[in-house]
Formats: sequence, structure tokens, C-alpha cells
Amino acid sequence: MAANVLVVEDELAILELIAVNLEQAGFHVLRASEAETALRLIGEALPDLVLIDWMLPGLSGIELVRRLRREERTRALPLILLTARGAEVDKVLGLEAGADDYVTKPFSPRELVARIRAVLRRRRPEVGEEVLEAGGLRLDPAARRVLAEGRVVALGPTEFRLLHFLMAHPERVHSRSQLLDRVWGDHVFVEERTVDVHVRRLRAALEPYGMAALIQTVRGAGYRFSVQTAQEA
Amino acid sequence: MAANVLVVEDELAILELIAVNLEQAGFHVLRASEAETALRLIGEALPDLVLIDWMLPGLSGIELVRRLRREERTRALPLILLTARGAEVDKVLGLEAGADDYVTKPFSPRELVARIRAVLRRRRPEVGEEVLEAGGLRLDPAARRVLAEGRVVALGPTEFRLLHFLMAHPERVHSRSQLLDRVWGDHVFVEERTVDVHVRRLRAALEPYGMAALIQTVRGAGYRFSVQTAQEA
DNA sequence: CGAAAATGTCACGAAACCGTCACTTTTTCG
DNA sequence: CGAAAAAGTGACGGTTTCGTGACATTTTCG
Repeated sequence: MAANVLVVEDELAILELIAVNLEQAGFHVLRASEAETALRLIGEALPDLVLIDWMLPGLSGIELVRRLRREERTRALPLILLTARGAEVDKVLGLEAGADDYVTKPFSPRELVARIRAVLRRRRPEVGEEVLEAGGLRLDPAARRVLAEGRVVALGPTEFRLLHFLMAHPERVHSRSQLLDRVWGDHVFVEERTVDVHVRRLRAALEPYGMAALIQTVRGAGYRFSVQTAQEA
Repeated sequence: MAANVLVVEDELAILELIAVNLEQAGFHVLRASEAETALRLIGEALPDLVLIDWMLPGLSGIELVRRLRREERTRALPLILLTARGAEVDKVLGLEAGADDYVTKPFSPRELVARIRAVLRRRRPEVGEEVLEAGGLRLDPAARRVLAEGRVVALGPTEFRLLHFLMAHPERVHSRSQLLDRVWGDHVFVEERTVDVHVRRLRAALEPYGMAALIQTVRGAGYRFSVQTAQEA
């Protein structure tokens, strides 16, 4: 998951309270205390969701929502409004302006996290769901399962993602840093040699089916999934 | 499409106006002019969506919404509230009570139909009433009964819905949050780990028939109902 | 009303998984 | 040939994830 959430809130105590809760729930948090900073951050690092307080100095929360909905780039950006209890009218205006949801202060942290998750879930399209087949291997992303000649191959989460990526981009070499970016994630810092270890684990899992040769080492460059050169061993 | 829509509205002129428009749009319309009749109709012929006027004699619209959301059988039922213009507070209360959307009177017929379609679309693709059979299990939604090799399996309501959903979408992984959305319902906020516990209860119920292996854990991803891999233990 | 059933949450322990390291083997190249 | 570089291998500690039993609360129903 590890979604980026931008929190726009001028009361610092509340801002931090929210941030702590979100980070505990596994989100990465960006902070802004007024609309201008928020807009700049959105421009720089397009977050996955923005949590906006209704009361902001300068450009108000609802105006920020309207503005984000108007612009092409941010039109589909999930937005949640924070409103004070009792300001009922505002909430409806917020929803009409294009917010995806709203949360009233004071809020329960659990509800906040639940609503964020719900909104994110609703937005996410299904991608990379096609079944991949090559060299006697069959990888089904929806079922999270790999079959070798009809037999189930036991893979850990990381090995599965690694094989998924390699099979989605076969017959070409991927450097260790590329693999770290695409399989582990951009912002994750791990040693490059970690890739070696997971390649080894993946090979070990394929070995019983005689398919370890599908994952090939290209010395000085990286790894490759290839059916063509697999036989030559 | 041909969805069943129950309209709850005490002003007969408006009720008929709505009914005509909906029928023209291809919906099948049920009518009720107060909450008690509505509840009876919902009990008899579980409609696909209920359109509820805020102002009703006796049990008010919003109380009806709350009640429907509380009860097991109707928790996931799509609800739209009809409110008079200007009654902003009501709308928000309605949404908080669990309505999926609201429409202000006077409304444009086109908007009404559009919102109904939108809410229905957002809903789960209805898990039908058809009998599901897989891996020696037989689930009959109409009878709300599960048979394992001909013998009745004792399941609680939640376990039944969980198994129903899993069997309706077999051979693919469902994350805990997906399951919460589609088995518990969008409006419910419960911990993700709750899913684990119910999976455990479901497995315990299937265990005596040696069918616990049908429900599989996919580490880091969720759960899966699968006949294919069930044997390999 | 009161017993029974169902539900959601928590705490604890076991198992799986991950990243890193030290060491070995293989390859490259002066 | 022999040293250096690159990749393979096995092991280990720490963390995450999941299964399990227990418990309090709510709901159902006689």
C-alpha cells in the first residue's frame, strides 16, 4: 500500500495528531498548513490522496477543492474534507464541490484511516491483471498464483512480484537498480545484492520443475527472463 | 438491467411522477407511502435499491435508513434519500446515517435516474441467487444453506456471506479490505483483522468435512477460495 | 426477562519472510 | 597463471503476518 497522503491543516497540533495516526497505519505523510504550500506540494509530488481542513488561512479548503477539481492534472485526485462538527452546511457544499468524502472533527483515528482506505480503494483501477504465460510457466496475478506445468509453485510475496515483473518484460535485461525501483518501490533503500538473493530464492522455487534456467544472469548488467535462451543449457 | 427500485414517498402525485420516470428508464418500481409498508416489501422482495423521502408519516426517512443499515439482511442495500431543497442539515444527517446519495426536490428526472444508475453501478455486481457448487461444497443462497457431501454445514450469517462471496469469485485473491467492502459493506468500519477471525470460524465449520483447505491464505495479500490447490496438503 | 448465538477486538505465540553478511565459486583480464 | 570483480550460496537476527483462544458486548429468540 504505502500511499502518499497530503494533509492540509493549519492547527499544528491537529496536523501532527493526524500525521502520527496515518504513519502508524502505513501511509507516507506530507504536511502543509495552508493552500499555497499544498498546491506546490501537489505540483511537485502528486500525492495519492489529499486530506483538507475546511478552515484554512487565505484560500479556504473548499476553494482548494474546487480549484483542484478544475485542473486537468488533479481532477481525479482523491480528496477528503475535514470539517468541524456542527458546520453541517459546509459538508454538503464540500461534497458538491467535488470532495470524495468528509470527516467531522473531532474524529476517531480509526474512522479516518478507514475512510481514507475506502476512498483509495474506490479509485484504484485494475491493472496488470492479465495472465502471463511463457516457457511452461503460467502466472495469474488475480489469483496470485504461479503454475509450472500445472503444478503450483510456492513463492513468497517478493519472489512473486519479481517474477511478475520479469515475465511482464521478458527477453530483456534489467539492472539491479531497475529491479529495486520497479519491484521493491522507488523510495525503498535496500542493498543491490538483495536482488541476487531473491533471484536465487526464485530459482530455487522453480528448480523442482526444471525451470530455473528461465531466469538468467547477464554478467555486469543484471537479470533476464528469457524462453529463447533457456534451452541452451 | 431491469433493477427493482422501491420508492417510499407519501405524496402520491410525486410518487407516481417518480414511478413513471423510472419505469420509462427501464426499472421495475415498487411503491410504499410509509415506512411500515416499505419494511414489509423489503422483507418480501428485497429490492435492488430504495428511494426514500425524508418526510414520512410515522417512522421518518432517516430513521428508516438507520434501521435498514443496522439490520443484517439489508445492510448493503443501496439507499437514496429525497430531501426538500434548503434542508441542508438533513442531507448530511442522511449521509451519516448511511444513505449512499441524496436528491433534492424538486429534482430533474434525468438527474434522478442518473444517480440511481450511479449508485447501482458502484454496488457490487450482485452476487445472484444461483446455487454455487465447487469442491464438494454446495451453497444455496435462497435457502441460505451450505451442504458438504450432502450434509448441512452450520454457519453464522457472516460466515455464510463470506463463503458466498468467495465461492462467487473463486480462484482469485481478495484483500482484507476488499472483503470488508463487499461482505460487510461500505458503511461499516471494522478492523481488518476481523476478517481473519471469521475466516478461522469458517474454516472451523468446514473442518469436520475435510474442506477447510478450500479457503487459502495468501500471505501479504489476502484470502482465496480455490479448488485447484486444495488437494496439495 | 434471560439464555444462546453472533460479532468485533485483543493479546500471545508460531511461522513466514526479509535484508544483510560472510564465505565460496565462477568469470574476466592483465 | 593469478588477482580482482561479479555472482552464488548458506545462515542468522529482526520484523511482519497470520492463526488461535479468550473475552466483552450486542443481538436474537424463546
